[in-house]
Amino acid sequence: MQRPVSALQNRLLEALPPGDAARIIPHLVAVTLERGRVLYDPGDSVEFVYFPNEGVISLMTLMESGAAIESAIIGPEGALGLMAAVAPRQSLSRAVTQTPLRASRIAAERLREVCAVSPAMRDLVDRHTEAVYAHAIQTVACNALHSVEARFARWLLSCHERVQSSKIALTQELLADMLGVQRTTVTAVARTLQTRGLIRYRRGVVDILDPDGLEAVACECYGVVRGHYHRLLGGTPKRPPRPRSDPAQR
Amino acid sequence: MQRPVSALQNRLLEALPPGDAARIIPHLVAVTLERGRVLYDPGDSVEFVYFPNEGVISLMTLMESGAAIESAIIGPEGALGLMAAVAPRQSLSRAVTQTPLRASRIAAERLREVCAVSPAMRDLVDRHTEAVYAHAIQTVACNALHSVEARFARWLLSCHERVQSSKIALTQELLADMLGVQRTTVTAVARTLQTRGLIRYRRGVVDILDPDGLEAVACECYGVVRGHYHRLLGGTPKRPPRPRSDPAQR
DNA sequence: TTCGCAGTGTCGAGTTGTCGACAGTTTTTG
DNA sequence: CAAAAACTGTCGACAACTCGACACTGCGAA
Repeated sequence: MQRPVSALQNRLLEALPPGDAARIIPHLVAVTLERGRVLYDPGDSVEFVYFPNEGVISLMTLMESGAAIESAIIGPEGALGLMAAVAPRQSLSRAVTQTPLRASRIAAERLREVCAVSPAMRDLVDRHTEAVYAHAIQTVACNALHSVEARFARWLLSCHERVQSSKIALTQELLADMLGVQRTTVTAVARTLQTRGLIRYRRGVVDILDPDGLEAVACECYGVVRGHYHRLLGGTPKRPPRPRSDPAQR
Repeated sequence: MQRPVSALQNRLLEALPPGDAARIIPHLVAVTLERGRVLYDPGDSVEFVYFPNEGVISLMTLMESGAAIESAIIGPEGALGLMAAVAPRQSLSRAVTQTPLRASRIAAERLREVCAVSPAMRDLVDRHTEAVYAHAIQTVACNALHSVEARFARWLLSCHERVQSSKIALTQELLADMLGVQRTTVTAVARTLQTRGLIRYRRGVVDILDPDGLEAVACECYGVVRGHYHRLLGGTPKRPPRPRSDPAQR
């Protein structure tokens, strides 16, 4: 098991005042999850809150047809299930790991105890909720207006900034589901991005070759959502501060 | 000025315990707004909370291009700006009246005083936030998957259940903006719905002739969002609450 | 009344993405 | 090692929607 200090690689936890952090950290448990793990389905009661250290969790709206469309994502800048830190809640989405995930987990019940006594904690939860909401309403417009190519690029960038590597394990089939389009469409788009030298795609692995070039292809939504997170979750600078020299845990 | 008792035509206010209602009602001011009024734009600080008695307010995500896509709507079952009842907030959307609106207005500052002392009030705000969020993530999927015809029908029904009349003042141009499609597409769809006898469209006025028929054309999203509001805002549940199930762990 | 105009109807070329099918290639599994 | 599974590439017919253009029609204002 990892040492609790690793939990602080989560920007939400880093933003907590020391007193609250002290209440939470002892209860954190480090977990490592493989890609594709379903953490919650709609209607599930949220028993645990996950603070990712590295990796991406997709929030997907399930339709009767079985389609699952991504509405927002959770990474090291946020937490999964945080609304349950105020009162018991049911999940509204399917939450599934899109990449291998390192995270710290805590019982929602424990967080509720902290929230009950700490206005700062409570305020952080509210601002996080608002950031996720902002993410969702931007995606509403994105899905209505933007081309598959732009949304594809946006997704890659969002994922890329939440993992260390430039390589992302991802099948075109899965991505097609999340974007709500056909796999053949994804194939075609991936092809053109590859010939332009922006990415390299090989059997379930995308390699981001040119993030800046991708950003030019992506829609404004990428930057807009990023801006909301920065505004609402405290003035953390654009790149995570890197003072601690990563004492090779795990 | 109307008597405050009219405020209770709002289902959110009706759900308040008497003590909290007594703190709020004296500060409510009845307002009547024409259609097309912009109440908030993104970045505006939310000074007033509106509790609609009748009518619809659209929440629209603004894009750089000037496009404005509807992400959720607020009617007599909810409130506009309620997130500001906890702490000062900026609007994330453009909020605009889609129909003539009767509402009760109160300074967000007053509500913050009530929230500070009333857990019930605070809990109501949280559940409302979650209902609006559920609305938004359903719309994400809807915009990705469903035809213009289905979304059109869904919109009409959502609007219809929030106003008294079967007639809705609405130009095709405005609706096209909200759905994020061309006006010519809306014209074509409106035409087919009219020939099928579901609606009657005449110069800026839609008449809902056959709500049940419309519901058959609309996508599942209409019913899903409705269900969330019933569940979260404690309103009249459509079906008896289902027995708790599966502590089974995934 | 007449004019102006907002709102609607329609057309057609063009683009994007759907949908089913199937072939080829790499990885996994027995 | 062989077989199966998973993943990607490609094709073609088709449907949905875009985008620009223009004509028509009530309605309100001068």
